[in-house]
Amino acid sequence: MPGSRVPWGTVSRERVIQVATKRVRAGRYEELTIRGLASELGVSPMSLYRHVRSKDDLIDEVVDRLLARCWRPRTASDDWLAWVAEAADRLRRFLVSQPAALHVYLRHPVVSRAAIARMDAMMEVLRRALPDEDSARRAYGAIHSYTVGFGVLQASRAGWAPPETDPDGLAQQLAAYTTPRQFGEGLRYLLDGLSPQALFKAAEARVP
Amino acid sequence: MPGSRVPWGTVSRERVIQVATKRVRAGRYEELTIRGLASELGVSPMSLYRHVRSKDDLIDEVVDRLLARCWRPRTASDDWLAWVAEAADRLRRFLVSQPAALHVYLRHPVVSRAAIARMDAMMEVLRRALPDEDSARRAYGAIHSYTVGFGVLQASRAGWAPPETDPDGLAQQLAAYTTPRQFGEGLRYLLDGLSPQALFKAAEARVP
DNA sequence: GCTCATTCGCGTACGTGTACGCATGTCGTC
DNA sequence: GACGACATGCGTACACGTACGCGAATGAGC
Repeated sequence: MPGSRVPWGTVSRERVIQVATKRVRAGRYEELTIRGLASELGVSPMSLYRHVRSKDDLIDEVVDRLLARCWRPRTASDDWLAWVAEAADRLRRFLVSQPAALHVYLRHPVVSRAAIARMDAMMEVLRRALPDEDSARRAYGAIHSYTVGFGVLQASRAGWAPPETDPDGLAQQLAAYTTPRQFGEGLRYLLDGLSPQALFKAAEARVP
Repeated sequence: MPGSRVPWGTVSRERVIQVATKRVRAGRYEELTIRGLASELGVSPMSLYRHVRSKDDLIDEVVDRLLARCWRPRTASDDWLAWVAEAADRLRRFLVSQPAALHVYLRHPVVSRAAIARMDAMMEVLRRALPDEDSARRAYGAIHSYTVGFGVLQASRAGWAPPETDPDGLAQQLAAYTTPRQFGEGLRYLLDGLSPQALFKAAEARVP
């Protein structure tokens, strides 16, 4: 019976992404495997490749869907400092809680739908707060770098056991600067650095 | 002839690290392979594991050696702002130019000899500039996060071809905030945010 | 020199992502 | 229907990192 082939159309890009997303949301990213997905879908491993360019391509898609659900701040956007702080913190939490997201952000610039929507929204806010387009872009770049950088460091520290010998409690020392509180304080330094320009814009608005 | 075994002591941790380091310095990190190293050393792949815990362990060691050669600023450390800026930029360049380094910094906190030496040196400078130990640690954390984050983004953008369709020249937009110039400007925002505390310390020094 | 514990090189084997190509299913055109 | 173009499922095969355990070389204590 060589004809033990599954009916036509059993698998589709959408099905693959759904199953993968379910696993990642359940925190099973580390054990996400092409062979595993295939067996859950009841097809042969190589069949997935008709619908997904590669495992990384698949993960990109999964992460886009997860990001779409969680990036948007609840804070009103007329308080730009608060809005930006919340948006940054949401991305940080996302990176720390989802290893898959980390993987994606580290492999290439993220230009998925949700990531672009998020960038557009933040640029919008920054444009209203800062004197010109160029300042807004610089600010965005700085904030984004800091956020991703912090997320990476915090995530790499989580689930990491310090080497057997820990002279000077070095692990504690490192731990001390990758707490969420630390994130907020560092971000404040950044935003403080940006604020003078925002004040300038506010002043300019009064004297047109 | 089952006795086609290589003489005793042909391979050592040092040899393995040397060969691997040579390859990485030659920009051949992507094709760095246990089997490849073994064949260059003339031994069987599994022999390496007597001297190296894992491939990642090996890469940690290689990256430590490369970092040791390049982290130290040339600027005199009595101009703390300039010293810190150069130190940060050196780490950024290292991360961008050496994918292996990126790999290590993303996998776990880096506590190798060179990394600790670098941290100690920077903490020294920050302690002299800022009012107390706590401020220094916060500053270090913020600077480090920003630097690693920027390095990650810049590296991921390098060697990346934007998707076939590039609406609104989005690639350019992204490119605009991952230039070395941008790094410096963002860092300045951060240091500006820190400076008030430094000024406070300077004032305090005059009125003991 | 003998014995025994330790170190070292290696053969085998497993699970991973995925390139390649065959065979089968589906659909558009006559 | 018949036939050709294409889409899809899958079997085979490769290179990768590395767990496990065997046998040989080395060194320590007598």
